Amino acid sequence: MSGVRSPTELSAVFRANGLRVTPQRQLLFRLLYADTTHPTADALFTVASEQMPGISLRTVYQTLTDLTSMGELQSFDFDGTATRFAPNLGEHHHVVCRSCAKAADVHVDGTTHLRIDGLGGFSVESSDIVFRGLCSECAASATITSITSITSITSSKGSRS
Amino acid sequence: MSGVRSPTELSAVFRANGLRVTPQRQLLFRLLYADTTHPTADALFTVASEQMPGISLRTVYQTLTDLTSMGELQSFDFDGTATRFAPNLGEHHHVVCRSCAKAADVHVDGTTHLRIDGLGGFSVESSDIVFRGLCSECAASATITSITSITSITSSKGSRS
DNA sequence: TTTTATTCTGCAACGATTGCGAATTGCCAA
DNA sequence: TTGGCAATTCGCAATCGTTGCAGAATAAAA
Repeated sequence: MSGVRSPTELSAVFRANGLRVTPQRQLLFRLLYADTTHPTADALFTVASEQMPGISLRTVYQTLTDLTSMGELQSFDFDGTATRFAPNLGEHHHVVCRSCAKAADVHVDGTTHLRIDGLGGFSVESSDIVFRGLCSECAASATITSITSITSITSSKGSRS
Repeated sequence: MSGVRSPTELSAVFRANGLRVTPQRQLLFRLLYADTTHPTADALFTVASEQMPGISLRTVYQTLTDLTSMGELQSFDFDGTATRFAPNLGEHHHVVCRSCAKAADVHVDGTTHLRIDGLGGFSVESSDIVFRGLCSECAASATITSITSITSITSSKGSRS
């Protein structure tokens, strides 16, 4: 279940970088430690606001940026809307649901055997793979959605005229 | 060299969909036909403005959106800045330069042999692979950049004191 | 405790994109 | 060829995610 480092470790990292450990940052450390959802800054801000009303969205952005530049988080942009933040695990890739936009980590084997055609002197340093499709929850509710297009259902118990 | 369909073909597609063929659209059809750079709406707008001063950025967006929803173009979001548009070729992937942000198409073999670990009931419908690195031009100028960190160069011809 | 550099916050500004309304115009029919 | 009308263009305002800035608040060293 390796995610982001523990709040204590992150505090140490911040101090080691000459940054201060504030209540706002500690809260975010805790929230990130418990999070596996690749949250946006705003999603994190919403949760943080419940435990610390008045915390600024600006501070959330700032802290996420700091963590990212220290290598503790990675930022992703799956769909051109909001940036997602997640623990900086090693080589891994993502699945993103086209319905609910939730993301999850996946491990992919075989990337080293990919044959890339058409690089003209381009030197590849890294690769990001995003698999798109439907998560199991959305696949389930998709069925329900199609059922809602039925306009009327006659009960087997009702009298039929 | 298969790119987007020819201006004539695109005009036919538009009419077939009940859309009109305007001078603005014809211009964009021509520009896209000659383009291999995965341009942004704004980049296309700049070029279009040279040939048709007064064309609106709004119209460029509109036409790109139309072409995309008709399946003639695909839109990509590599870096969270501006959306890129390119001919809707089949299964292909991209290389993106981390220095100049230019993108190019690549063909990748072996994707069907990828082993994906950690899908919990997620059904994969498609995959996008983005290879990041340095294009050959930027790799070349990167060398020059490091040379500029030299503070002074003494000419072999100059007198030394 | 005092001090001070860092951080927080709120707000304004930014770039990309879209909604909208008024003026313009492609295109079909007569 | 000429209306006539729906589609299109244009410009502007508004939106969203994100960042710059400045003044108030504060962590932490002395």
